[in-house]
Amino acid sequence: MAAWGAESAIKGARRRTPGERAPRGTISRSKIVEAALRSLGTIGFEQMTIRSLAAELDVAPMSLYRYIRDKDDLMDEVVEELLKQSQPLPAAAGSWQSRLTAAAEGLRRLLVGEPAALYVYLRHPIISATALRRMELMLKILREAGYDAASSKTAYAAIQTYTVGFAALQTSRADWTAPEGTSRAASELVAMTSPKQFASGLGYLLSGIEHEAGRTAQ
Amino acid sequence: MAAWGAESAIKGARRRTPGERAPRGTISRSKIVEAALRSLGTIGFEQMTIRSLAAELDVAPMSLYRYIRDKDDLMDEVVEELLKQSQPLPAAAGSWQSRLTAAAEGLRRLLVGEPAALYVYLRHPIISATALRRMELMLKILREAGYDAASSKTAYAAIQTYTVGFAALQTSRADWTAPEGTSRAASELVAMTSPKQFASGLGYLLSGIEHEAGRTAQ
DNA sequence: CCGGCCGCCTGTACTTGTACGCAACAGGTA
DNA sequence: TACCTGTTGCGTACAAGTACAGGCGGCCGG
Repeated sequence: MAAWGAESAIKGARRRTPGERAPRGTISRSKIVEAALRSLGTIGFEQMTIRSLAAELDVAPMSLYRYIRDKDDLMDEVVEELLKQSQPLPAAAGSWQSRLTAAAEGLRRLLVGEPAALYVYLRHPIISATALRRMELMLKILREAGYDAASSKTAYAAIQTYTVGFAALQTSRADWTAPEGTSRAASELVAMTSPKQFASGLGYLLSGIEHEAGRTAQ
Repeated sequence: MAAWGAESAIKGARRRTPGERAPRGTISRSKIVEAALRSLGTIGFEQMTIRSLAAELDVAPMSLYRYIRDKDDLMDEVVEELLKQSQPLPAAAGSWQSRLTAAAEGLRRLLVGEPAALYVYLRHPIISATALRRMELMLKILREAGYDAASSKTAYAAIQTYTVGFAALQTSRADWTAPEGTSRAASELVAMTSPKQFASGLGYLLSGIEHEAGRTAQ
């Protein structure tokens, strides 16, 4: 079964003989999303194609388009699912800095661990219920720390920007190796994508927010 | 002439009759790069394809591959050229914060103004001479501000991450419009990509660097 | 002047996303 | 039962990147 799935995913092999149609109801939007999530785990985002999904579902490639607008539309929903499955909102303990750090680190891990998520985050704003909830959580932390609404927004946006940016650069550097001619110093510097570096930059950001952002009466 | 180029670029029209070969030496790596730069100005990055470049140069698409490894290889060199042409290193005046801000803002403008540059920056580290020079400049500013080598590196990396991240998110949101169901507050917040927002976040970062980063004896 | 080698240009074809339009099938109606 | 229609699955085809193999032609040694 799993073997079948893997086999069919290898090269979009048609299990049904050409001309033979899949019965009605063979696929649905949710079945497609599930197949995509499964594929992310087996063959990965890069290898997952519309054709491989169709093969996995045992239908013709174009059949999927009855249920999804295009591949991006599908990925949106897939990533919303990943977001739901990831951290169920961290506990409300510790300083506001540590809570924001935990949230940002969680997002970074998701984006780096799943290229599909990064892909979607870089394509357009994520406004799914889960994403908005995460945003509200971070805004709440900021407001509880005493910042006014405008400053909280600005601070949140900065943290989000930094987090997504770091994930993007970390991912792009993950498999990259410097050409022979490159100086050690340059390639080291240019590839500073460790979690520690992430924490340092985020620390600067949070410190700046603490010193600069507007607080209400507090 | 320019009209010809534009015409041919429209839809990869072959000017030479099929079977007729372009004379040897018709193309070269630099001619391809020049054609690509021209195309960025006329039809833009999205519309620029290997086939449109080949048409513009009046050769078969595959002919380009004698001189470029693949399209990314070409884009690397094209973007290096854009980088050279952009800001000839800002003057060394003002506070270290304002100098770093100017440098970051310049990079943001380049990345947002030219999608090709963002594309390349998100693909792998940029280690061209020009890019390294810009990096050294920013490191020098930090060192002159009294930060030790390690802190300067970390601070530079954070600024660079924030800048590229902001450009990526700004670009992805530029043409995006919220679906009907979206709350005004959510879509506003999620789309905070103004230059002012960039400056605010960068301000936090610089402030945090000032307060947190290690200084030498100074 | 001739034959062979090699470098440069090109046709063909495969992969992937997806536009278009049609055909097969399930019900409902006559 | 025969037709009508909406739904749903699908064949075909095209654009873009690019692997591969081949052929045209210029140049060099003889």
